[in-house]
Amino acid sequence: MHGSRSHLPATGDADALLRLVAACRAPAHLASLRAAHARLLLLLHPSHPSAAPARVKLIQAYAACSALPAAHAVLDSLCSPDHGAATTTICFNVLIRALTAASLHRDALRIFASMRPRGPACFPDHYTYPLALKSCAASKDLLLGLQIHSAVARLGLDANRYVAHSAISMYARCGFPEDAYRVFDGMQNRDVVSWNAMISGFARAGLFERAVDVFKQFVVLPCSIPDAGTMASILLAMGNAKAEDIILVGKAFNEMRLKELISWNAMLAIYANNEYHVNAVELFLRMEKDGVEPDSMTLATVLPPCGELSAFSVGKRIHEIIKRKGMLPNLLLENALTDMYASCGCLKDAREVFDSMSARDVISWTSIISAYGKHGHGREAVDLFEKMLGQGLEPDSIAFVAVLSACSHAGLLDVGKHYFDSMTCRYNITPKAEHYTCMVDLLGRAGCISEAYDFIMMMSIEPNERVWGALLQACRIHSNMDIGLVAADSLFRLVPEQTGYYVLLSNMYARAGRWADVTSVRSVMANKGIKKSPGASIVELGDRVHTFHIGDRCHPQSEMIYQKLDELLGRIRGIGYNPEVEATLHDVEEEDKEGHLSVHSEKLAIAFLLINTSPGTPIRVTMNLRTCGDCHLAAKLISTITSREIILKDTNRIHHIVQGACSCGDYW
DNA sequence: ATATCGGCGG
Repeated sequence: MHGSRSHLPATGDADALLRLVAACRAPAHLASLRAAHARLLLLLHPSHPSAAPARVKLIQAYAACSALPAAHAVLDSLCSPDHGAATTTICFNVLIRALTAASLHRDALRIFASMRPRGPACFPDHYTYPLALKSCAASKDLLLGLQIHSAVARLGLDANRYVAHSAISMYARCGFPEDAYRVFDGMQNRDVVSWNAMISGFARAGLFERAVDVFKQFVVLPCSIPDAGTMASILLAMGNAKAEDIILVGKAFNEMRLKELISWNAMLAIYANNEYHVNAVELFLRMEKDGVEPDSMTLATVLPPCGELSAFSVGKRIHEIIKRKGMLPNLLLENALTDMYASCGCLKDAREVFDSMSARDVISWTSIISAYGKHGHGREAVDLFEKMLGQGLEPDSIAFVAVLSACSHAGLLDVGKHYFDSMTCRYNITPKAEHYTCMVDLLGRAGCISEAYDFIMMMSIEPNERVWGALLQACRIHSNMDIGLVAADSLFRLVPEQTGYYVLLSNMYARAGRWADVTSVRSVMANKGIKKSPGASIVELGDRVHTFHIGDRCHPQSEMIYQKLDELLGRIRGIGYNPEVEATLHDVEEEDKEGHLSVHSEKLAIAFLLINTSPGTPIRVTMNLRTCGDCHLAAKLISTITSREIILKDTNRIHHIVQGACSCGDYW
């Protein structure tokens, strides 16, 4: 496509000119389009049978070239009586469609309103109303939406399913889901789009359970065929879903004969948003096997689960796919890659992605800051935060969480205090529970327990369990019984069923040698029927994820793993390993403390990877609890005797261990 | 010659 007139077809060939018009899809084609337009005017008399379709094509083409005024001008030229009213309406529809597609909803509604004065012959029709209602929905204009919907009813067009579907969406998006449901309920025969509209309507109005109910009603219908729209609609309602619902949606997805990319992406997102990380990664592998071409949404969705699982090799392969497909630069993907690498403990790769970016937003900076923070490199995190400020970017609430937690991981007490003050005073950000948790953790672990307690007392919001949990943790480290008991009381009041805190408390007693109290906490747990959440470690080997539990003997290689572990523990005893009996984070039986420590899931996972990977390969382990002191020490010594990097990610941070030294500097 | 529902980060 070129702008020069010499490339235009010879005069007289209207069809070729129309094909040329239809091929103009970008601003660069505008000159060609104008030239073709001029020729067509000369060639086609308004009464010519091709004149009307030509107008429609011209409006579409101008809109596609982002020349909306020109598109509008074509419409304005339609004043001659040679044009039928039908043509005029179609041209209006096409222009309005172009405006809604460009999210110019106010303009769309203005053009819509200007139809009537055109004369009694030019009515909006069943094509126009859905577009108008969509614009009402997008601009949350319930009043206009109601007017339009009642006009539609007066005209008897409300039986049209397109109209009904856009009305459902309009009412729901304007915050009136029950009115949306009335439209849905009154429909004579519903199709899949009707159901999708109602599902997403309830979801968008925040009525997640209603949305899931409608989904369930739909899939049990004898001849219902859910489609990509169904999957995309239900996704929003599955933020914090019940296991049975996730299984149900997964079943519907599996039964879909034709799986469009959006369906795959939605299913991935449902798994990812519900911490079904393994399912998400496995689904992605299935996509690869089935030859489904991923798009940037697919990859941006599956990268966080890769990070969560420390599935470095899959994550790295996704990075290769992104590069091969020429998807970069793309902020969403680059930010996701930074996070994924950081979460896998590959700070260097995370930094490389970050450095290679051609544009960075606050989220990019937050990602790299929290990457350094989680690895215990507080100074670097703080430097990056300052650099971000230097670039004129305004930190938001989450950016402050990143820098404050970096300070707390590294024990940068004064810097953390400074940022907390600057957040509230300079940036007028109201601290949330996360910020308070960082500060209590920072103060508490630095030994300022009573200051941390005072901090909680001065909070402007009700302290939640994480805030008290941070204080209890600090009290355990510094053996502060008095405040520790206050924290424990508050915790048991807030979340009596949360097991981790009982363990923390019993640990605190254990550290102080108060074994009677340890026993009484345990009996409270036993009386309440509380079961500790089992410690589990996961590792990636090839494309498979392996899970280990404490004392696990289910793994096919179990025999070898225990042999290896025995050998390792024997060797590190010789260089200073002495099981930390007091730090019995996950054990149950007191009499067998050392035995239990030696089979903590992270140790099994490390032994498993040592057996199955070649010398020099880094060992990556992700666990669902905080790593205990004993395992931390063992991992450091094992890294020494085997000359392996060990990257241990727990729920709180990342321990990057090289030759016996951990990035956390043993402050954790 | 034209339309309805639908995915979103740190």
